[in-house]
Amino acid sequence: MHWADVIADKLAANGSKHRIAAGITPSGEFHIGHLREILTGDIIARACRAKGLDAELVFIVDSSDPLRRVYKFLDEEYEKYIGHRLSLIPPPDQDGKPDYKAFQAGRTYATHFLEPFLEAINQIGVKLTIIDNFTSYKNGDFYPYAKMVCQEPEKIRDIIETISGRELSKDWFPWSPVDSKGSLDGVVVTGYEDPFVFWKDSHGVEGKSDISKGEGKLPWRIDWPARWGFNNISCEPFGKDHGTKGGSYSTGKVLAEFFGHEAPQPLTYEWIMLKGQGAMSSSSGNTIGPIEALDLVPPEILRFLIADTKPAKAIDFNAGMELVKLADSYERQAARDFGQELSVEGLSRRQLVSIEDAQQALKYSVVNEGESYQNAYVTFRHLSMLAQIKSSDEDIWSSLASSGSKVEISETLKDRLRRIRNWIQSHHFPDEMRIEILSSVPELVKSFDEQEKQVLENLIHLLKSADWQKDSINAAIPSSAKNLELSPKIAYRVAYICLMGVERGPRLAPILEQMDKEDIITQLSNCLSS
RNA sequence: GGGCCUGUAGCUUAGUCAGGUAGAGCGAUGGACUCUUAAUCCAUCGGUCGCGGGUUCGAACCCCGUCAGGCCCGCCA
Repeated sequence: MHWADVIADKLAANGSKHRIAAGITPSGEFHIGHLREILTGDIIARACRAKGLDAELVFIVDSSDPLRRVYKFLDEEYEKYIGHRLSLIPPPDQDGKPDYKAFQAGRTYATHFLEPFLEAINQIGVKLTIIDNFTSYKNGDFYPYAKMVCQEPEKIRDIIETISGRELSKDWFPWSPVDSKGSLDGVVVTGYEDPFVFWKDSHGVEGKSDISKGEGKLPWRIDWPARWGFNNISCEPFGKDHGTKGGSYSTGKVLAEFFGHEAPQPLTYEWIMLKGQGAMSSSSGNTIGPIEALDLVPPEILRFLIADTKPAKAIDFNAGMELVKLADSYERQAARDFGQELSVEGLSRRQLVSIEDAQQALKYSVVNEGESYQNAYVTFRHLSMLAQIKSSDEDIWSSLASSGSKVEISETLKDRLRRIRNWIQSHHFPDEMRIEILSSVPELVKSFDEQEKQVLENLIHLLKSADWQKDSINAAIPSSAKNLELSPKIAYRVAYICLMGVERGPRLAPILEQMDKEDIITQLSNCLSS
């Protein structure tokens, strides 16, 4: 069974109404790692709906989290905002300096990073309800829970220390008040009398914080289980950092009981690594943004990456060869005839399961829920080659049509070509996919035997006298071998090695037609005389 | 120190939760198409399922141990 259906079944056993949560702190540029959080939740929600459950995905934006440090992409000026909540500080401008003007116009640090991500999510077909955590604090949604923990701080401390195995400092208190300058850092709690937490800050100032009005926040390990309560969360996927034993889910589960509700159905997922460069991280700049990715890949393929990979499996991704593999694998799956495969007699249980899982993964990859997936009948690899050879889209369509394949020139396909053109122009496009005519003699030429040298000589001769247009070029290549009563195969091999350094390649004639005749003859001659 | 994940064909992997003859893609090799769209089609080759033990009529799968790689245990999806 597909992983999302397994979870959906578990949820179905507990009731028919479900809220699935995703939560992210908008502390910097979002990247496709964050997409796994959202898409995992979205796919579960879709699986639930497919089973007739009433399921909704909510995205809880951790806008009340403080700025932890001055990240690489921020100017030193942000130093003064460390410890301040992300909803209350200005967004960075292009140089990473605080943009006070935008801030006055209502744009915050949190919304600055959130908006483009929401745009990407929308393009990917994810429907969700946004819950701004900072607003929840201000509205007093957290108040009943904050009150409970503030009344019994020792009990809460004991739960966290016992389960996580780490010792909390003696100043620890289950509420972080805002200090006189707006920071949550370095404030010592001196007392509690509902609804006020009394404090003394690092500047020596004393004050009180109203926990019913969000004048501060709960520490993460308490915040999480508390929000499960008033947001009615019944399922939440999270990264492996939270899932580890003694981690925040472990303590959250016990604290949820303390609050009087059940912890949501968990699902721990692995991280997305940037191939060869470790985990993605906004602070190190080691990222591919969702918008950037969508410039290169159609949304259904991005969905497929998550839908087709079991959550426990780490994903090694990049926008080069990994993307080629991913897109081609999607195309191959979409071309399968599942009805026919399932009708085969005597399938083992395993074969059956794998066919069904592949089918489900495709179903969950469709951008608009409920629609059926489209088969483009042409691989990314192939299209990217055509895009390099032909400058006009029309030439590509007629070329595809003349090949007699089942290709339909659909909007999907046009859209795909547009993205592929972006991709070819980007630095992500892998060198090994680039079509390039050589101007130096490649190593492989040395492997030529007498026959091949003869063919090469003949080819040069024929090309010299040919009209420089694709039909005559196209005729010259096989003739160079046929004249010697050899297989045309040899001629193609020779031509590809001399001109591109590889044994096989795309149709040569249209490419050569656009090159200078003399250059080609020179290159071939150099190969012959080497 | 505690914990999690991963290890299956040259490469990428499915299958491990519910034990029942190990599947696929890429690559390779051979062939077809009166010869090439890195195309398509057909066929072939290729696996001591990291290693050792146990449970079982039967183990890639369950249990114990072990090795290797990655990761988590302040924050991070």
